[in-house]
Amino acid sequence: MTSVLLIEDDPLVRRSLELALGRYGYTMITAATGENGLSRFTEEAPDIVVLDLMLPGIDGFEVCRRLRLDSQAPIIMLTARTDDLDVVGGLEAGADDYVVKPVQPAVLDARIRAVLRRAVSDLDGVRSHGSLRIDTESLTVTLGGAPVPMTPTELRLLLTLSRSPGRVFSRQQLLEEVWGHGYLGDSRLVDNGIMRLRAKIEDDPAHPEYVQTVRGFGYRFGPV
Amino acid sequence: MTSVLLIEDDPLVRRSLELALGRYGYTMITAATGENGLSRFTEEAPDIVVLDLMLPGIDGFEVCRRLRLDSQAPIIMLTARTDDLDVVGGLEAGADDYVVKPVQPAVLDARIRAVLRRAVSDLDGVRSHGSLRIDTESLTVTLGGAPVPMTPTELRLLLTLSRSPGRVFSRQQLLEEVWGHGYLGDSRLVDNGIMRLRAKIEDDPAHPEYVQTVRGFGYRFGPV
DNA sequence: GTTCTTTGCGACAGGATTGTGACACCGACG
DNA sequence: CGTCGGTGTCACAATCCTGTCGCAAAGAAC
Repeated sequence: MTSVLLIEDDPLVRRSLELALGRYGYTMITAATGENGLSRFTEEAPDIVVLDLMLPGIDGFEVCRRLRLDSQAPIIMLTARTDDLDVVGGLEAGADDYVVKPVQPAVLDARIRAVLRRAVSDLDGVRSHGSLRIDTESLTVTLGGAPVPMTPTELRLLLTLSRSPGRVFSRQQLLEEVWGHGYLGDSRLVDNGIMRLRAKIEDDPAHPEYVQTVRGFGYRFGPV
Repeated sequence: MTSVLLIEDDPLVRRSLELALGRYGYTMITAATGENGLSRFTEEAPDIVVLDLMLPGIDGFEVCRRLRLDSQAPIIMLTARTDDLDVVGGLEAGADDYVVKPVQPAVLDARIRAVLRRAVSDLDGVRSHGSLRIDTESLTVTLGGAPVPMTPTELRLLLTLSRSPGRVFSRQQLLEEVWGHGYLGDSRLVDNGIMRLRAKIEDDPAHPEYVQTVRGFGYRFGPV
């Protein structure tokens, strides 16, 4: 049984989502404020959090950030506007997905399943993105079923990037995490590593599908 | 119905995991101290033990060791940090898996299933991979029907690797699990052990079928 | 369009990692 | 006491990887 913590201040929305998701078989825990949500979270250890952006007191972004401080639990943001900034901010704050209000329960259910599936497949040590499959236990990478031989650095790079799909890593961060030592000058080293990685997993390295360049900042794994 | 003995001193964590795992359909037995845990274990004979590392009185390692004295029940360690030392120590003490706190119930559920699955597959005592056959009860190895004489170290190495086919073991892990003592310098020892093992079970040691090298990381048993 | 910055990519030499043989040590056993 | 199988250590070569340089290409700024 999957438990969902719903943090939403509007009593009407809260109640209706509680009932609807309950009908989908989720165990519902609700909170009307960010503070209450955070404390319910530590008490109940839910499997997933559905979080409204607009909250009295500490807002959704902040709640998201605090949850992320000591938990990897999946978070789905509820946002009222179609404002892209909210979405970006939400994902930046550590949300795994977002849904625009008003939301149909069936949509939310689908998103919850999708996010949980992703989280669980991470547990089994397998990360799938398109036709790329990364097994973190056997340290094997397959592309459309065909195994891709990887060198240690390429593999560490891919593992690091794919651990947080969508997140932008600066060259400095990648140097720290993949190469380990505090390199000073040569961030071209990272570019080179990325290139070698792309050569192996990208069909068309000029238009990479998995490892994106974020000019001026660094690199990012996965779509948008 | 699967019964889980949860040994955890923090009342909040204990209670929340008890509720959450209960929702997953496990019968929960809880204990707040190592002593209590040990006695509950003999009383209730749970299918699996989830054990916090930090306990007042006798700590998790010690509890683990005592459980192992007269039981093969799977043990999952809860450890607060990503501290590798804890992990190694835990596995050394006989734990089957470890999970880092704070833990999502879904994660713990997945681990419990995985460990139980493994435990069941260990029961039959025979592991077959291609023409290689490992009998974990009589401790005999046959290759295409012909018995292969193994030295103790080679056998421990093969048993350790084949217990988790596909998983990559670092040299350090193999030193801990196979050689047991905390060797400092020579990881070439592992390479040598692998070589000797390969010489016995591989047709063409230059292109091994069973024991693969994962450059930069370690070794792995079984097909890619 | 021009210029400047940033990134992609090939090449290469030095270096790290691993496979393998040789050898000494050690305990078991006769 | 001598032998012998098993094991830990060392040395060395082969192989594969990696860091760096240089230049081309692409993108951003103006």
